Order: sequence, then structure tokens, then C-alpha cells
Amino acid sequence: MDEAIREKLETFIRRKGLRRTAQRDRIIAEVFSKDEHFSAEELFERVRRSDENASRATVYRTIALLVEADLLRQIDLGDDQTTYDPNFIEKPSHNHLVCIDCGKVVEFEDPGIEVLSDCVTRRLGFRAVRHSVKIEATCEQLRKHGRCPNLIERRLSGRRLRKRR
Amino acid sequence: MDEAIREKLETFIRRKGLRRTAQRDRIIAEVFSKDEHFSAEELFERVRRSDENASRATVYRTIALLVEADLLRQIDLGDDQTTYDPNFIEKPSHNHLVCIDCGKVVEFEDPGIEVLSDCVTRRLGFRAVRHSVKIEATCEQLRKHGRCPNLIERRLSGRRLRKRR
DNA sequence: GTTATTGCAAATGATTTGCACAAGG
DNA sequence: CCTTGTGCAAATCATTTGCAATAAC
Repeated sequence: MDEAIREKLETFIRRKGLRRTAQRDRIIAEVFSKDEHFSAEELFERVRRSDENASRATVYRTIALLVEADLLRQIDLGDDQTTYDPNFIEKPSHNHLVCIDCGKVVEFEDPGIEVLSDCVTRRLGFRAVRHSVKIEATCEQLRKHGRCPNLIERRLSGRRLRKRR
Repeated sequence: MDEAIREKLETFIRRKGLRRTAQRDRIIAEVFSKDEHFSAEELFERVRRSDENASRATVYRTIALLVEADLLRQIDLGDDQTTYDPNFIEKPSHNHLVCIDCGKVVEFEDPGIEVLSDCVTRRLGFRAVRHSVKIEATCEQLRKHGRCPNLIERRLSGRRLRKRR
């Protein structure tokens, strides 16, 4: 976990009169231990692995806290899951491309899109605070070579697939 | 309701071997009677006004149908509600700006953003199918004049506010 | 007639909450 | 101590589903 995270967190905790607890620390460590997106339930499972009696409620409450502190961001990948992205501290304005063939999610940054969005926003009489761009795309790899490594991976794992129909 | 909608719908219904029913017709008419965004529950209430014993289940099922036919689109306005947007037929690639002060949602189209997204996508080795841009912004009107008509409206109606915390 | 559709009520599943107990400052 | 945090189980709430009755084609 980054220094930047610790600092932002400390500040937030103090300003809100909150307390530092072992459970929170463990959950937060887990959140930032990878750069993977996750659902609340997935995080709960990960936390459970190292802490057999961690509570689901505490995981949900800690997620809410991190989102409020803007250390964690709720994103929409179009799969009807509430997904969280821990990478906004390192890449504060990154965006997402989702492949509708293989399910792969690619994060990217693009200053051009930034600038254009700001222009549009100003033109409409507002001041931009943040923007999120989601691109849904198809896999060139699959079209050209008839196969795509992520497609297979996705089939096997079954993760990140739409849950509802 | 537009001709384009009727046609797309007919085609879809036939191709899937579905049937035309009075209930469906009424619900669909209601969906496209305004350009307002709505939640499933809101649509249900609207439908109920003209059809006292319309069923919630049928409303949900019809929404799913329209989404599948790409006549209606599920969008993310960041308010933890599943929101539907009936305006993608008229404006096939419009985007949304949400004011975090007053809650106002503005739809806009911008060819520049289109082009840039396509570039990024190609650069990443994919082919863009669709993109959605959500801009969160603050209200210039509120800052400059100390007030904003939508702020008041929003307070009064209570709609489009986050439901969960 | 045969198959899709409807409406109801019950089921589901993610998230939240009340409460008694534990722990931080 | 005093207040916030935790864990459990129960409550919520949007959405889905099973099923018997009904309506398209």
C-alpha cells in the first residue's frame, strides 16, 4: 500500500473523528494489495481468507468509508455488478475499455479526452469535477486470429460475467 | 412515439417469435412518451396511472425486452439507481453531464470525443462498439449567482437523489 | 390448439441496520 | 469512561421467478 493512501486515510479518519481498528486496517490492506477491480462480496471472501471471523457488514462499511474518502471508486463496467476500482490514486483520471467478446477490462488515460470533456462542460455552463469514459469494444485478436486468451480465461473463471440477465 | 421505434420493435418482435400484446404496447408507449430518464419503479407508477392493474413483473420484463432490442438503454448517473434512457434512438451516441450541486442531467453530443475514443480504442487493439461518457460537474449558475433553479426543484421533488447511502 | 404472456405472490440476493458487546482514545 | 466499531442475524428493497390462468397467432 502506498504512502499517499496512508496519508489521505489518516487525514480522513482524523477529520471525521473516526478510530483506527485492526479490522479496518486489514480490509484496507486487502483493497490495495492488488490493482484488481472487485465486488463487495469478492472483497469479503479475500478478507475472510486471512481473518476467519471478519464480518460482511464491516467490509461493506469500510468500502463505504473508502468511497467517501475518495480512495476507492465505484465504477460501472456494464455487468450489473457494483464494482470497485482501487487504482484512482495512482491514475486519478483513468478510464475503462471493456471488451464485449472476451470480457477483458483495460484501463487507459487520455489527456485529449480530458481536454475535450472540459470544453464541452464549460460550453454547457458547468465546471467539470470528474469524468468517466467507458468504451465497449470488440476484440481484434479474436477476429483476426480466431481466438483470444481472455476469452478462455473468462470461460474458466466465470468471474466478471453479468449476474442478472 | 416515433416511426423508427415502431419499426425496430416490429422487427425485433417478429425475429424473436414474440407476440404483440396490449400490455406491452401500453408500457412501451409510456416509455417513449417523454424524453425523461426513469427507474423501473417510476415507470411502473406511470403505467399504473393509465392501467390500474398493470403488473410490476410485466413492466420489468418489458424493460428487459427493450434493452435487449437496443431501443432503451441502461445508464449510470452515479445515483445508485438503475436508470433507463429512452433517447438513444434520436441521439444514438449522446452522453451525460450530471451536476453534483443541483442534480441536473444534461445530454450532449460531441463528435470530438467520439473520434478520440475511437483512436484510443484502436491503439489498444480493439474496435469500438459504443462509448459512454459521464461528466460530473458543478453548477456555474450556483457559484456566480448564489442560486440555481434546479437546486430548488430537486429539493422539492426529492427525485433522482441517491437512495442508498 | 399451441406457445407466449400476464399477474400474483413468493423467492432471491445484494446491501443495510438494530443491537449487545468489544475496543480505541 | 465515553463513544465509535464490530459481528451477528434480521430487515430491506429492487428485481426475478414459478405457476396457473389468459390471450396471441
